[in-house]
Amino acid sequence: MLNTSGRIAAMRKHGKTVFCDISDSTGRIQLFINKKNLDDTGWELLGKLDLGDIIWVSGSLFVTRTGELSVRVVSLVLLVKAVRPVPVVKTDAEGHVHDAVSDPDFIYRHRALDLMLNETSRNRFIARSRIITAVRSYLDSDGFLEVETPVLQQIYGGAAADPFVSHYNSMDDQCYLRIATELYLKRLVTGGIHRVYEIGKDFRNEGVDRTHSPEFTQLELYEAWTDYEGMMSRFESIVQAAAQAAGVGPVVHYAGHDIDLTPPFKRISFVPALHEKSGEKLFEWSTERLSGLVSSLGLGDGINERPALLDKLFDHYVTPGIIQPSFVIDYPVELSPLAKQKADDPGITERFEAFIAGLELANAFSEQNDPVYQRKVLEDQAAQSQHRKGVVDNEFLYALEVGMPPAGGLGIGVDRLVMILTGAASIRDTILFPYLRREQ
RNA sequence: GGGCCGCUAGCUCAGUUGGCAGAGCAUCUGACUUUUAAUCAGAGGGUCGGGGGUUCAAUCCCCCCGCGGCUCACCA
Repeated sequence: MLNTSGRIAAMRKHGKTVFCDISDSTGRIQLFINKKNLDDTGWELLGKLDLGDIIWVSGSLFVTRTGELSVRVVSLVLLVKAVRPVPVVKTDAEGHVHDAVSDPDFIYRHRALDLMLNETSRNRFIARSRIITAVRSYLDSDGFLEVETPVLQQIYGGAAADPFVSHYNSMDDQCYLRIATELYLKRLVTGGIHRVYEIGKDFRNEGVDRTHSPEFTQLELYEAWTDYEGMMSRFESIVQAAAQAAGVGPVVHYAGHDIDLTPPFKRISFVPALHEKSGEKLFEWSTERLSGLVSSLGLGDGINERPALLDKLFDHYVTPGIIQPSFVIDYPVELSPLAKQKADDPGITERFEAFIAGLELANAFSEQNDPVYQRKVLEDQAAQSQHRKGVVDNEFLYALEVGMPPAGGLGIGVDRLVMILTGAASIRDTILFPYLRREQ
């Protein structure tokens, strides 16, 4: 005799015999319900049950003549009535799913139904959780300390993005939701936490598309006594651990490509790749000429900042073709204000961005720890900024001035990693409750 | 923000050169004691995203709006 409960997923009535499938997070089992095994109350209740109702049953296990493990029900209790109709999804003998709830608007707004009915979605979020657990486990076992830094910040930084602005009533103070954790985590490296990481939400006040969400989960890690080469190894290891946790790899199929996650990943040098793919020596062009090209390619008008132009052209010519896991290295210094320059070429930084399937998954560099140089870069940047004229994070610079050990830093877009590993076409499919416009 | 596409029953979708709104599943009634997309017979179910316009007549054509998707722009 056993007791179990679950949500009614299917019901096949045959007069005085009824087959009913119930499911919970541990699985699905068939109930064999026969009038002769139930009292009248139970039998009467059975007639009123709908798909989606949650019931409790007791009975004995047996195998039907078609070989299916079932519960011969002797007692039946309604635990929860589904007062709103639950859509019916059926899977036929060939495994084809019929009437799957697929309207994206419906799925994002009614995630409860999506998870209840769509196995793909349910499995994706389970995989996401396991991926994050595996990444934590990898870092923890290698001596990294997980920390939490402020989400509410008086000075935001660590990335070039517009913030969400808020207001703290009690102190009558304007504050911002963080756009990155970088500048706080580096203070911890100075403080002697030489292996440190945070997994958390960053918020960027920008448009939404297939690969961007206004709130997204980022892993940032910092490690003293290493550099961007060390971060490449970390990235490769993290991808390995994540893929294993997701139950995929070493080759994953994504967006029509077979992607081999086996390290080492390819390295692509920024300027040569840009020159090769564009067929022009763009890096030697004047800013005015670059601006004209960007404009004529329809990539944006009126842009006259050299870093932005180069970045845009790189994204246009090179990025889409990077399918296999690759590190783009040797970024021009103008694109990388927080990165350390190469000893033998101050125009190039010790930095990489990691790409898979044309998606930017990570950004990393040997951290700039020269306080004089860093202050100059940030102050110059602040002087040019329209929104934050003259605002510099002096506490961050103070930490550099005290002396930050040489360190590598790595930021990984967790949602995008989950996309690749779970075959999600949109970042929204990896976020349980993506931001949607209000319903009228 | 621009362009394109979509919005019809609880779910998935048809549909009409503009003429009473359709199917499958779900729901309700009935039949059926080993089924598994159960089957069979019958029934109910709609502001055709919202508003305006054209028309004898609009779910369909036109305009405005809403929501969503793709895409471009924005995006260290």
